[in-house]
Amino acid sequence: MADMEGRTGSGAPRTAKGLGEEPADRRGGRSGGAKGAYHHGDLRNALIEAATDLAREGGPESVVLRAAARRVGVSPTAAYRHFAGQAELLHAVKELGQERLARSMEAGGRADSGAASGGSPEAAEAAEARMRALGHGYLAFALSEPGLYRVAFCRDALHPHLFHGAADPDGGDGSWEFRSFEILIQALDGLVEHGRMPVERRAGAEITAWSTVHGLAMLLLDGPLANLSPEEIHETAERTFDVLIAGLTAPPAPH
Amino acid sequence: MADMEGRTGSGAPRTAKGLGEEPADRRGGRSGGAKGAYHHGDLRNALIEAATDLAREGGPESVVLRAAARRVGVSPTAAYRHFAGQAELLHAVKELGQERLARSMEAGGRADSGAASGGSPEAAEAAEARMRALGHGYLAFALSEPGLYRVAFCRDALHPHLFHGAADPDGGDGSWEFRSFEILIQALDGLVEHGRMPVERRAGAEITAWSTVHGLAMLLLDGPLANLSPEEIHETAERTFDVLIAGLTAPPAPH
DNA sequence: GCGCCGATGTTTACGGCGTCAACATAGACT
DNA sequence: AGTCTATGTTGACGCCGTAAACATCGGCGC
Repeated sequence: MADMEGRTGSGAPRTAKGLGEEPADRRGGRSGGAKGAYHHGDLRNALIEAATDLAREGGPESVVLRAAARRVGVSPTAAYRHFAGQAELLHAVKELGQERLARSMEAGGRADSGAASGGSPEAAEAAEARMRALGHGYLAFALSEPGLYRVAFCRDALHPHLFHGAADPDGGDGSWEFRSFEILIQALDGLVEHGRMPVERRAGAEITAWSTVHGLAMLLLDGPLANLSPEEIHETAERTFDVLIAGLTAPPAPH
Repeated sequence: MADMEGRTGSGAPRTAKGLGEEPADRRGGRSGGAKGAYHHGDLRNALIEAATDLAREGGPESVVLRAAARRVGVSPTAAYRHFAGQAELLHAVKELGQERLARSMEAGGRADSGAASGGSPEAAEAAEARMRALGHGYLAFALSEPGLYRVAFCRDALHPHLFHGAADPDGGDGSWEFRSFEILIQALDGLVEHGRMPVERRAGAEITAWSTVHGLAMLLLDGPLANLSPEEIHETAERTFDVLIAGLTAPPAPH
């Protein structure tokens, strides 16, 4: 008499239909719409989707294995056939969140970046505009999907370090997981390439830029800057980007 | 037969002695070292202390009410006489962490800031040095007490917004909780006052500065920049501060 | 065509967590 | 002294993550 959750007594597993996604046709079997599906068809993705919704609603601490299973209509332990444990499920949501973030950046940063290759003033201007657009895309995601964003950056028991040596941008060997970081790197390279930013400031600049916008997002979500009006937020972001870009493009330190 | 934790069967509550802190002499009664203390003497502080240790060891998700009670040697529900629930206990630890952070900043930032009031170059230099020192004090705390730092900035169910309108620095009415923020504000005012930073850049500057250093700390702890060597960390911090200060002190935007 | 096998799900169970209600005790106050 | 109230304990409930044992179904070899 433990548990007593919303299970129907019938042992027959119920497929959660109507999710509106391609069932991926699991290794060749049964593509059609035969309703009384055998086991489930494609748990794992269903669990990830449910867990993602949970994350959206309440952040990392809400992505609960049992709740996800409940939503899919499956027993709690069924998840263990597809994930080693709750941490792995959370990690899957995290990766999904990272991808959404990168997409939001690119969506916000699709400002006409294709242009002259030289150091023409227009190209320099465009490179700077792209930086700003990336920042706005980043913030837009963090603010519109706070739960997912928090999951995307929550502590991860699995891979404690998310990419190997992010400090040295010698060459992207594709080993790190954050596409958003690569996008940022390219934008910074663009700033240098088009003469908008001195090379002396390039080293470590991705860290500075990311720190700034990530910190701003965090302060806006959880921190002291919660409950700002949208206008205040926009103005704050704009001013922060002003300072960041002014710092990045300032002449080399006269030290 | 539930629970079955490490309790001794004896109903007598055991005082957790030897904590090495003044017992505050709870409202006049029994100051001495009478060993067989009646109720406890000063739970609440004992619980906060235990919870703080938990936080140090494992961050916000480790500050668990039952574990804190167990460490103090008291039944789990005893905590409810002093806290409305786990959230309130966590909040207490959070405030404690904020205070430690502020102290670390001041310790790091005790660079000879008392000096000429005018716009003398030395004063300007000192103001900038103080900014850097504050940043290093901040990072030093975050890196030396990662668990406490994370608690200090974790989401808080109690006061979702930690101070009222941090956006407008019209006048510190003492209503917000972050002493660290006030410290930063004063340092920025110092930069302006001594002519190191144009007034046009002052508005919102505290947000930019805090975002930068907070984001950096987060990326160093949980994020992509974990597992950097101390030298790399120092160099990264230095370069980040370079850019931040260059941005803050840059001439007004020629927009 | 049939029976076994492995992949996938279910049941049951355990300990830990937060929290509530009921009970106990010991200082404080009259 | 006798009572009142603050403080702490016991017990219980439902949630959580997870493990072991059991059930079921589809595919593959015969």
